[in-house]
Amino acid sequence: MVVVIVRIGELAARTGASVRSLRYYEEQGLLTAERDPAGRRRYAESAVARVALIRRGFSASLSSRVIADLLPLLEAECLPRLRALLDAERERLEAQIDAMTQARVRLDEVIAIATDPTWTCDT
Amino acid sequence: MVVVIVRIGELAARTGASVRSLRYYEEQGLLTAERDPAGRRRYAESAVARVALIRRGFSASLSSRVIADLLPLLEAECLPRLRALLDAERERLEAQIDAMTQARVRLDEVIAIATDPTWTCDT
DNA sequence: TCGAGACCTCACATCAATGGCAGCTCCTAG
DNA sequence: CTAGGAGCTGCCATTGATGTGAGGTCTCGA
Repeated sequence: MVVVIVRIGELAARTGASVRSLRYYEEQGLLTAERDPAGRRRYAESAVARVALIRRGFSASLSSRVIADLLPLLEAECLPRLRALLDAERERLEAQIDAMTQARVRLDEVIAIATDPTWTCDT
Repeated sequence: MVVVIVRIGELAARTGASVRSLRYYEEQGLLTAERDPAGRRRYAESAVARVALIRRGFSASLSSRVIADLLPLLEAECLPRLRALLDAERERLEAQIDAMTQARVRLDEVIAIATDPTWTCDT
């Protein structure tokens, strides 16, 4: 039996996540909680580390869906699939960065057009 | 009086924008159309270039709001404010690219954690 | 015993461009 | 004359993490 101590407000305070977010993480299957007789969530101490991991995932631009896929692999220490998943995400992120870099190029083109002294509205 | 010829379907075909998008551009104040007696949009030839410009803006990650601010300045050839606006947008884009690049760094950290052979679930 | 505060669920709002559908009018070719 | 196609408006959906608020329950301290 896991030692169940932490209530949601305290978990929020200790992790920096909002209470709303913690409930959302649970809804998305990222975080589980037991309930006390009044129906309130009680978290194990380990939830603090888990939330930290979840937030680290979010700050790495992972979606809740991907994090949900990730966590079981992490717990099973299934390195090959973990690598595959993370590499795919890294590729997605790279593609997004490339897209934005391309957008920047196009923005520079717009700047060039707009600030070209020979430009007229009909161009 | 501007020569009014083009109908929305033709404008869509000639610009690559969907009919839906053209109506949206109008709704956002990016594009104007006269109406024939039956209420259908009739565009001037110059609309083709304008839509191209609008789409160029979108592909440069500008929002419809920014493009709406941009176009009058472009027509007024008000270079200083144009520059200010575009520079601000470029800065915003840079910030986003930086954020995503930072996310990539954090993703690499997650990869490092996840694939560290000494890692355990409690970490 | 009462009030405050922490918690619960449910549900809607956000941002933005676009897709898609329903129900309608209108024009034109056969 | 009629069918079909093009246009019209208006509305809902999408994506996703989070904010926010209503309305209710529970618990503890004064």
